[in-house]
Amino acid sequence: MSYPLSTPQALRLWHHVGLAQVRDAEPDLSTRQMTVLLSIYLEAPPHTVRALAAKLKVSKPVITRALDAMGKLGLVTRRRDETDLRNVLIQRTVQGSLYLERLADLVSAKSQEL
Amino acid sequence: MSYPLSTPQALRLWHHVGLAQVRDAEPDLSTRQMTVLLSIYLEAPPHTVRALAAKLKVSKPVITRALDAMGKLGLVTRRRDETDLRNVLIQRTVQGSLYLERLADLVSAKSQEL
DNA sequence: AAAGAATGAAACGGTTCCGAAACAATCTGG
DNA sequence: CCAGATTGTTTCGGAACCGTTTCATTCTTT
Repeated sequence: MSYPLSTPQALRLWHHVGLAQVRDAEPDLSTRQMTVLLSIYLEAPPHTVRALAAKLKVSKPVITRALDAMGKLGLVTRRRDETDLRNVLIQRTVQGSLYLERLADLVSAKSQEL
Repeated sequence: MSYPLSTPQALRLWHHVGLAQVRDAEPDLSTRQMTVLLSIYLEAPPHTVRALAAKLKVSKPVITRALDAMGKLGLVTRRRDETDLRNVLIQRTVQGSLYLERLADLVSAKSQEL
């Protein structure tokens, strides 16, 4: 359970997390990439390019390129859908899970220091 | 007052805020730019390029370019330091305040829906 | 079987960002 | 006053991202 954050607290939280990411020169994902990654890990599979594009209200190439970039970082993988070979199913990886776990720990920890 | 966020809550919060930003095609600031902006608005002036670069552990050109981009959006302005003309003092703007206020409201609102 | 729809990827040109180095302007200490 | 230090900016080549259009593959419908 958690009470809502006040607006100053919200900004401080964003600031602290941003500072940690910038200073550590993390493999910095753009807002779009991060949102794609979180969609994949937080919502129930299967995940396709088309469905993600619709959910984020962006074009399909945006998703394809985000998957390219994150695939190169080992955060997601792609596999063809056996039942419909047009589809590509996006899958999670151990590395992606660890990446988001670290982000979550960072946010959670900073939220305590407010 | 607020209790700390659990790690799943933290990820959901990040996800919701990211989704809102991506879908509305906001003038999307990079993580670095956002962190610079928050530093300017959350910490006590005066703010200089050098001090910001040191705080974020990035090079000075990174700060200069972030200020260029955000200046173009009207989120910050620059003024020369009268007492030492080498320095540039970064100043807040009404528009920048409103921008961060909207972000804070978004985060705060989403934090309630967990 | 053939035409059309659907899916994801690739191509293209333009913009933005990056790190490193070089630069102009200003201050400081001898 | 002048050599050196300091501050912020600019430049350079390279990389990443964007929006749009086009393409290859696969499915569906007739």
